Amino acid sequence: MTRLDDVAREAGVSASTVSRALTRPGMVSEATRSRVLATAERLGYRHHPAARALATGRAGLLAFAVASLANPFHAPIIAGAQEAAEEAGSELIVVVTDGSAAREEALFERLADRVDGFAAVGPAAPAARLAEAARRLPLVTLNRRVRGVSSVVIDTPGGMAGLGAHLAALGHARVAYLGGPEGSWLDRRRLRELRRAMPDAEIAASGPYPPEFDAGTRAFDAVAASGCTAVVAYSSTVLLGLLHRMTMKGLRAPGDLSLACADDLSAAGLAMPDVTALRVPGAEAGRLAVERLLDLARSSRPGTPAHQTLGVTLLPRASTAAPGRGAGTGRRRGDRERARPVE
Amino acid sequence: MTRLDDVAREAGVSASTVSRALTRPGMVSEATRSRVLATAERLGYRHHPAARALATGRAGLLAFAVASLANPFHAPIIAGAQEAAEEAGSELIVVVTDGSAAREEALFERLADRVDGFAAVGPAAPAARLAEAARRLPLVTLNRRVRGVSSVVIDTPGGMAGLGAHLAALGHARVAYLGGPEGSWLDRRRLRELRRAMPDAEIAASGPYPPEFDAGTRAFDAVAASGCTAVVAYSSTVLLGLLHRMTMKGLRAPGDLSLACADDLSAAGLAMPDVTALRVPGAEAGRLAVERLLDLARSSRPGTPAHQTLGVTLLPRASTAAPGRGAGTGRRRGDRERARPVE
DNA sequence: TCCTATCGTGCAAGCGCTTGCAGCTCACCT
DNA sequence: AGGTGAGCTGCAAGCGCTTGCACGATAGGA
Repeated sequence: MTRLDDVAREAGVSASTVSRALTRPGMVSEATRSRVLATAERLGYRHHPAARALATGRAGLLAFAVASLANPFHAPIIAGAQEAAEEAGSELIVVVTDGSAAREEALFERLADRVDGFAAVGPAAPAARLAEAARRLPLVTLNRRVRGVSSVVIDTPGGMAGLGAHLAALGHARVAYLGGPEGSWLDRRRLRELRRAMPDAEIAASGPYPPEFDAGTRAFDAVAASGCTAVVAYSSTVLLGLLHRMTMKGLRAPGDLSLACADDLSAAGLAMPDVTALRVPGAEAGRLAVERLLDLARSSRPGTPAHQTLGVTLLPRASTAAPGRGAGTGRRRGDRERARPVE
Repeated sequence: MTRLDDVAREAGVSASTVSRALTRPGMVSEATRSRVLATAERLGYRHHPAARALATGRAGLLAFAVASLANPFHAPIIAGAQEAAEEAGSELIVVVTDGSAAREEALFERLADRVDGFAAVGPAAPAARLAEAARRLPLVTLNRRVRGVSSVVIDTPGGMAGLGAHLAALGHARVAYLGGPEGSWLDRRRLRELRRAMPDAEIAASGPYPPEFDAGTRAFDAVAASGCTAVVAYSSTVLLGLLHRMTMKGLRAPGDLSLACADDLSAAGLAMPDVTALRVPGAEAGRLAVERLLDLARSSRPGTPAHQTLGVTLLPRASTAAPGRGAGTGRRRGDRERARPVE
């Protein structure tokens, strides 16, 4: 492996100059800089991360915690985070918490003095612990806001306003909400906002449902018994399961039941049936989280935590329509696009 | 942060002794060792990874490449890998290749002198490049075997023997195979083995299908047109989509079509309908890959590459039965469990 | 023309840990 | 009793990079 010295010797300068040419462009003359860069390039020089980490105190690593990798919702978030990290010359260590606060804290503990920052999607730990952790290490929470901790939140609760209005306008008065993991900061807010958006409707919340297909099939019975005319699910995977069970029973969307969900995975390359959903900027959220983390790491001074909120947009599709009254009667009122049964 | 010196001073020994007490238990006397350990514990000493990496030349990091995080098939594999890495005191850097050989090589290049080893699930790069990479850095391929590179393979092709026999015994003579990504080492072999296991049946292969729900819905038409009585999909996500579309059309499994897939995700905590599948030991594969990687890293000598194959077992479930002749006729021959239509 | 900023570069001291080597202390053997 | 080896421990030299400081050169002002 070529080292700094090799480049220095070859370019006829000292190692310090090479180091500066590579990282502090303004500190060396243009002439030497270009010569050094060319030499480095020619010799295929790559800095030794450990040596740099030892000298600077920065590891060039970031930790990124998610509850599960089996949930495709996280895929674009991680992809965005990874891209941002790569651009900044850092690597991402993705860790899985299984949604357990204990495991989350254990992982933080384990990684705290090995990485330059820690990001967590929907962390389960109590707010006080998170705030404490943030004092020790750059910390960013995604989809959860905690006093004293920088955060990036995809505003699906805010999206409930539009979605609720949409359903209300269609005439739905009884809506089922299929909720996410217990104690989810975001999920509580989604439900609250949905209720606020549909003050005249009855919202029957059930859950918690894990973000799995089968949870949706199980949810069907509760939904069917509730007499609701529309369903809002926090996860499209759950909704897919529900849709499947419905279809099994000979019911269709939107004829028999209107369907909507709070995350649109088609943006993640995961096409799914034509379901009304919220467009969630997952990749952007991941990217912003990493950028914030790097900001925090750069200015070792804690500073005031920044909270960012990413808006979502409603994607009205074929799975929602005015409440119907029986199987297979999806077609009504001439709106062909909207009334086409969902597959 | 407490350093080695702090512990040394506190314990009344030199830093070298502390270092040895911590990593080379046999080299210090029992008395000093326990004293040092207790002191380290009391002061909350944790070694500085960068310093250790610089001194030893080992980074304590492993790279793990997968094509996509949106594919839940990878979740247990990564989980197993992570667990093994954690036990060994290493961290895992999970990277996403999007199935592109170019990105794969770029990532390898980028990480090669930053990690102690590189594992790749179903790598897309040509065999020669992989062999070359293996000469440079400990490398393990999963679900692909390459001459000169250690590998761990989940033997789904082998599982096709049992699955084929199962279908043949039920009387299926026309079977559709829904194949995976183009150029997949494993997928080619699965198809070959399925054909070998059902020499008297006609196997209609189609694809490539990405591992997504919607790919399954698209696949339905091809399957329906083919006149097959059974479907074998490489991915359960694809099969889920197919099942959904079938149901939409009023068809049921196994009455109208028997269904089976090559990966069983219920082991990954992802319950899905009662589909005949192969139990795939994903977590074990991930774990073994990491252990092999660490072996290779320890014995800097390349040694002979080791190839491990993990067997799969057939999980016959309700989605396969003797070929039927019409919708809703799933119930036959008194086998209630087997004949229950799949939901 | 001499003095003083300014700019560019090199020197050398680390960053915290590991490890070859040397030295010391005993126990054991002859 | 002296010699010898084994068993522990400490010394010090790095691992490859960054960076404060000093120094020399150059340009500008007086």
